Parts: sequence; structure tokens; C-alpha cells
Amino acid sequence: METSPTAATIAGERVPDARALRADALAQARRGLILDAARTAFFELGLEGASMREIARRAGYTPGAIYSYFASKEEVYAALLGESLLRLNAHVAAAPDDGNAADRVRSKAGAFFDFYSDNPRDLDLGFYLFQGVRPLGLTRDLDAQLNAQLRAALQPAADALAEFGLDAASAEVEITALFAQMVGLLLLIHTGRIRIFRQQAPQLLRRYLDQLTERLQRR
Amino acid sequence: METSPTAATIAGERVPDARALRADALAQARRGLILDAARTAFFELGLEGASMREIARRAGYTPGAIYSYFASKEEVYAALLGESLLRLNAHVAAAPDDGNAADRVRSKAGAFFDFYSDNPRDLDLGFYLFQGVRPLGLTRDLDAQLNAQLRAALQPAADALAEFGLDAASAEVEITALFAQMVGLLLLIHTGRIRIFRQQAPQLLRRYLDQLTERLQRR
Amino acid sequence: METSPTAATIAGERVPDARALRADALAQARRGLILDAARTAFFELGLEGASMREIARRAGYTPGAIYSYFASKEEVYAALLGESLLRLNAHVAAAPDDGNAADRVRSKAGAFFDFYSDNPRDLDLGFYLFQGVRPLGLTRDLDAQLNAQLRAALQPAADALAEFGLDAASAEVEITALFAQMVGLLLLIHTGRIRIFRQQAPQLLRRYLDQLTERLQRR
Amino acid sequence: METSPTAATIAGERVPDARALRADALAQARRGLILDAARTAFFELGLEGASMREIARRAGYTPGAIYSYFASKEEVYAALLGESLLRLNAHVAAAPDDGNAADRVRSKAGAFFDFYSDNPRDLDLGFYLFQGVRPLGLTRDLDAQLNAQLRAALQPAADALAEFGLDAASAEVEITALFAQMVGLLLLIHTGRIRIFRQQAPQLLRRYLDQLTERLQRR
DNA sequence: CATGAATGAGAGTTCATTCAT
DNA sequence: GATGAATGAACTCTCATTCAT
Repeated sequence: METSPTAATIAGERVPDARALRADALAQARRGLILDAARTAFFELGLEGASMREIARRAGYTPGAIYSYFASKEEVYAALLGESLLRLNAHVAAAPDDGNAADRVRSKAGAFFDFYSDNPRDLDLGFYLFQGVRPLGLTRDLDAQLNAQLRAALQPAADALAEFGLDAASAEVEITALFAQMVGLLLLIHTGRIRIFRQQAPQLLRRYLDQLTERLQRR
Repeated sequence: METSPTAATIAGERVPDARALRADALAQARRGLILDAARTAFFELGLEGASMREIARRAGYTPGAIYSYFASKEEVYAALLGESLLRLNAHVAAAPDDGNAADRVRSKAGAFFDFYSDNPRDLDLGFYLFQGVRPLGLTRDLDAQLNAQLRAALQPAADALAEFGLDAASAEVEITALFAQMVGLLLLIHTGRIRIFRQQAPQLLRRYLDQLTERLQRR
Repeated sequence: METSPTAATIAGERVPDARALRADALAQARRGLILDAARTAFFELGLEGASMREIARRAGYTPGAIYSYFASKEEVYAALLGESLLRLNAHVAAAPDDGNAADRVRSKAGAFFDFYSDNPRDLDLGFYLFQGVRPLGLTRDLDAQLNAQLRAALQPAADALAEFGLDAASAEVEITALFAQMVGLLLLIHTGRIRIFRQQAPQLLRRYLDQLTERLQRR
Repeated sequence: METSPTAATIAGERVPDARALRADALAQARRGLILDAARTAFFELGLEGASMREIARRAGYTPGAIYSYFASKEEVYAALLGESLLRLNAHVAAAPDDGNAADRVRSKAGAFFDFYSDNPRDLDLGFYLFQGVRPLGLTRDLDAQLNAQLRAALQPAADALAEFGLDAASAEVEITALFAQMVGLLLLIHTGRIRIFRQQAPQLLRRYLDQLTERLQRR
């Protein structure tokens, strides 16, 4: 049996030594730098402009180097979306959760909505990979993980809804309807189509939430 | 005085004869065939795959020939979208408008929803051109016209809402909220995200409409 | 022996009848209309913009129709050049030929120069077809004829030079040198390169002509 | 402290090592090969024939590869012209500058003339980019630089003229007139039009220069 | 790990020209 | 003579990706 000069083996499991650990940490850091470059490229130039070349240029790499860290462009975008969902979750978590249940629904759902309303590129990102049109090069695992992150961002609002005494199934119905309403409004803002109806999205969301909480209280 | 074998003249105006009319009709027909090819290409291959080359290939033409009928790729897509909106409007118009106001809202909004639910590629089409992301080569006129077609498809539902005695402004609010809800649900279906919440979109729409009409009746 | 219904034959030569003559005249007229369209297209849009399509469009024809009158695009341009040379000759002929020989040289050479100086597109035209680079689709005859037209435009100046008592050979030398000088200056104007030397072409031509006539008088 | 195997650092500045230098040199060499291919393509096929495809083919590349070395077709042509002007300047510099001022004018102007007379494709090149007809994609800087190179090639002749005691303005007039004469003669040779006048260009230039120097000496 | 070079496929578009009707 | 349709070849340029070094 051969022993790698940089790794030991315990009970058949490879045990990374210090050098390997450091290398790993460095690799993670460089991956992060590439993602930063990808994000700024995407945010400034949009989907069309953020080519692998451009991302590499901004990261200070040559195009080929990116492929040491990401297998494809899709994977870069998936990583970008993952990071976006992290920021979304952080934003929702930071929203105040004092007051009664109705206040909390408004606060948490509003935070979700505002995040995308204020950061339209994050919305683009979500649409890009969540769209069924294109054949996504994502693994099932990665897809499931991104789904879970998205669902998590709605959980605080779902929890607040649950406080109205809804059973699990009903809570799920409500959170889905709310999610659909928000997605619809965001899309209308995003595409500029809301002007057709001369309405403003934030008021419409508030109105929806008011009716929702009122209805739940009436039960 | 000589008479052209192919055209007559009345009061100085050229009057198209049978031959010209037939030629025109043929040209329209060929335009239609190209559009058919474009639609199937787009529906099967999506945005990326439906190149002018591919469209030409399917229509049995060389790439250059397409440009006798459409000035650019954007124009092909615009024509496709226009035709899609015509079908949408026809579908909505065909929905029964008997029963009371609540029935009519359900019928007309349901027809709108079902059209896109049953024809997801038409939804893609709508998103393609209605998306702010990419620089559309559409004229303002064309854009406005497409907008108007979209709005028209919602008008029957809006009319039914008006029968509840809503003033114009309130009706506009309601139709916008309804539109957002439908768009959101369609997107969730379309991207497969609705499974996250283990719900089914049609029920959710019916629920939304029930609450809406109930609320309006309570006023 | 068959007799054409529209032509008679005398001594083996076909004799056009009245109908054929009229058809010919019409064809010539239509050829002229196409040339007018070609000229305005070329003058407004330059070489790149004046496509056969564009010329046909301006002439009120479809592209294919042009080929009933001209065998190729080169031939259209050759005809355009022929017409341009006719205008050049007319312009030179119209220049005053009073005064002494020196005055006449100045007048006639000046007219030649001014024509091209004032009509840069005619210069383009000349360069286009007189250039050795591209394979011209011109017949030898046509080429020779265009050459003769160009030479004719210089003849008035050559005649004036001859009055100084030059022999034929010397006159030829002088007119060639003068032609070269004019062509050179026109090119410098045309390409904007004369600014490199901060000079103005017309003064330079006058200076050249003054030195020339002075030198000839000194003989 | 780790030392990269391929780069050293002095005072924080990256110092290119042997490997980087060699890579650079190779890149330059490949750029040169592409330029060679472009030149032969242009010389054999003229402007129309020397497409990027053809240039790539001759250089043994795929079309896309060219764009690693030149940003556009215009840039290829600009580089070609720049290199042509370098050769022109070298040729003029190599011309003997012994003898008196008149000899030197003849030598230096003759070298300029002969360069283009012997290399007609270089003349084409000059005309291509110096022509006002087509919209050149050159930056102002590049254009100015090429202008300067052209002017520099005339400077030796201008210097020789100055020795006749001309003031700056007069020297400028003379060099411009000389330049125009040369350009005109070159064009006549190039287009074959000089045969119209049955003259030979070199003799005409010599004659021009003789008259010029004689006139200056007479002052 | 990173480079630099190159691939290969493909994009949209334009054009002179041909030809059956 | 003229049309209208279509061809076919060409154009410049972009991109994700690969791979020897």
C-alpha cells in the first residue's frame, strides 16, 4: 500500500494533513473571488454580458482557470444563486419579529418581497436557473438544495401564519398563495408591465397581506 | 388606350387585380408557414435553439429567404407573440359568460389561466418579449400594441368584476392583483417550483377567485 | 424563309420596324431611369450602400428587373461612370476659352479640377472602376471608350498648351504631368490628407499652372 | 516565503521572468504570422477577397483565433498599413544622402516614389485606409499615428528642400506639391491609365524634380 | 493550479444573382 | 419586360469549452 506524501489514512478514510487543509482553504477562497467577479459582472452586464471571459477577466484569471473551480457556466450561476438565496435568508431573518402574528407576517413577507424588489438582478438570477426552458446542468442534489434555501426564506412568514391556529395543510396553502402573489407582483414590476394597470406593487402587497390576516382572524 | 392585362385603373387609383390578390395571399400564407416553423422550433428547442437557421430549415428555406418576410429575428418573435395573444384572446372570448357576475369572473379568469397553463410555451413566449432583461428590437408602437392585446385578454374578467359595483379605480386594483396571482401561479407551475409547496395551482386559483367574489359580495 | 411579324429584312440586314423602334426607345428611357436611381443611390449612400436592391427600389423596380438592362452591377457602375465623364466634358467645354493661351490653360484645367473637387462622388466613381485591384467585368471596348472620354476632357487644356509652340510629344508630357498633379491634389483633398501639410489644394493648382505657363513662355 | 517558479518580485513590482518573456515573444511572432497571411491574402486577392476567414485559413487558424490577436478586421488592416509605412520609412532612410541638396531631393523623393511604384499593393493598402469613402473603425490616435508615419517618410526630402534656403512655409508648399505629383503619378501607373498618355512615370518624376531644383536654385 | 492558445460551432445578417411564372 | 421568390455563399464576430504546457 502506498502512502501519499501529503495525506494519511485512518480506517480506510483519507485524513487530510495540514498542507491539504491549507490548499483546500485557499481553493475555497479563490472560488469566492471568482464568484465575486461573476456577481459584479452579472449585476453590471446582465446575463448576456456576463460571459466566462468577462468573469475570468474580472477575477484576474484566464478563462481556462475558472474550470478548475466550476465545471461549467451553469455551475457558476448555480453558485451565484445559492449565494443570493443566502443573502435573501439573511435579509428575512433581519426583519423585526416583534408585535403580533399579523405584524410578523407583514414584516417577514415584506422583507422577502423587498429583497427582490430592491435587487432586481437577484430576481433575474432566480428566474434564470428556475426556468424550465433551458436544460440546466444542475445535479438533483444541487437543485434540491437551492429549493430548500428558497423554502427556508418563506419559513418565517409561514411560522407567523401558523400562529393564527392554522393546521399544517392550510398553512401550506396560504404560504403558497402568498408566494405566488409576490412572485407575480415582482414579475410585473420587473418587466415594467405593472404600468399597464397603473398600480404600484408595494401597495398591492400590503393590501393582500391585510386581507389575508383579516380573513385569518375572522376564522 | 392600352389596358394592362394584370391591373385596372379606377379614378387614377391602381386597383389590384386577381393576380395581385392571389400573390398577396400566397405571400401571407408563406409568412404563416415560416411562423409555424418558428413556433415549433421555439416550442421544441426553446429560445437558444430557435435560431434563424433552424427556423429556415424547418420552413424549407435558406436562411436569407426569411428576411423577405421578417426584417429581423426580433420581428419573428414579435409576430409569434402577437399570434399567441390572438389565440389567448380567442380562448378567453370563447369561455362561457352566462351565470352571475361571480360565475363570469371565474369563467373568464379561468380561461386566461388555463390557456397558459395548458400551453406553457406560450408563457415562455410572453416572458421572452415581456422581459426587461434583453434589449428588444421592438418599436414602441409594436410594444404598445402587444401590451394592448394582453390587457384586452383581461378585460372580460375586469368587466365581470365591474358588475359588483366597483368604481373604476377599485376594479383596476382587483384586476391587477388577480393578474399578479395568476402570473405567479403560472410561473410556479412552469418552473416546477409548486412542488416545493405540494400544492396544485388550479385549486389555488379557484380558492383565490372564491375569496375575491365573496369579499366583493360582502361589501 | 420566315418573316418576323415585327421586322423586315433588306439585303440580309434586319430592318427594325416602327414597333421595334418604339420598344427600343422605351428601353433606353427605362435604362435612363435606372441610371438616375443608381446615381442618387450612389451619391447619397456611397459605394457600400448602393446595392442592386437599393437601386431597384429607387427606380421603382424589383431587383430582377435591373438585369434586363444591365448584365451586372459592374455594368451599372460603368454606365454611371460614362455619364459622369459626359458631365465632366460638358463642364470643361463650358469653361471660357477667351484670353491668351495661358488663360485658356488655366480655364480649362481649372474646370477639370473643379468638377471633381466640387463633386467628390464623381471622383469615387472614377476611382472605383479605374482601379486595377478588383476584377472589372468590363469589356475592352467599354474600357477603351471610357478612357477616350477621360482623355477628351483634358484635350481643351492640351490644345491650349499646344499654342505655346510645343511639339506633340512635349505637349503630351506636359498634359500628363498636369493630369498627375491634379489627380494627386484631388486625392489629397478627398482623403482629407491635405491637412497633414496644412495647404489648400486650389492655390496649389494655381501655383502649378503659373509655373507651367511661365516656364513655357520662357522657352 | 515561497518563490514562484515563474516570477520574481522586486519592490512589489512583478518582474517578468524568462518564461513570460518567451511567451510574449511567441505571441508577437504569431501575430506576425497572421499579419503575413493577411498581407499575402490582401496582395493576392485584394480587399474583397481578404476576408477574416481567408486570412485565418492562410495563417492555419480558425477564424475565431484571429480575434485573440486583433480586435477587428479594421485593426488587422491598420496593423498592415503601419507595417507598410515602416518599410516605406526604412526604404527612404536607406536611400543615399550624399551629394548636394538637389541630389538629396532626388534620392529621397525617388525612394519614396520607387517604394510604391515597386510595391503596388502597399499603395492599395495606403489607399484603403486613407480613403474617406468607407467608415474606418480606427481610433483617432491610431489614425494620427499613421498620418505621422506617412509624413515622416517625406521628411528627408523636405529637409533637403530646406537646404535651398526656403522658409518653413515655402518648404511646406513645395513638399505638398511634390507629394501630390508623386501620388498622381503612382495612381496613373497603378490604374494603367498612364498608357492613355503614352508616358512613363519615372521619367515624369525626374523631370518634375529637375524643374523643381532648378527653379529653387534660380531664386 | 493556471496559462495561453485554439477550437468549432454557430450566431444574425446581407447581397448579387437567377429563374419560373 | 417584369415580378417575386429564392438561392447560396459569404460576411464579421462571439462564445463555452478544451488541453498541452
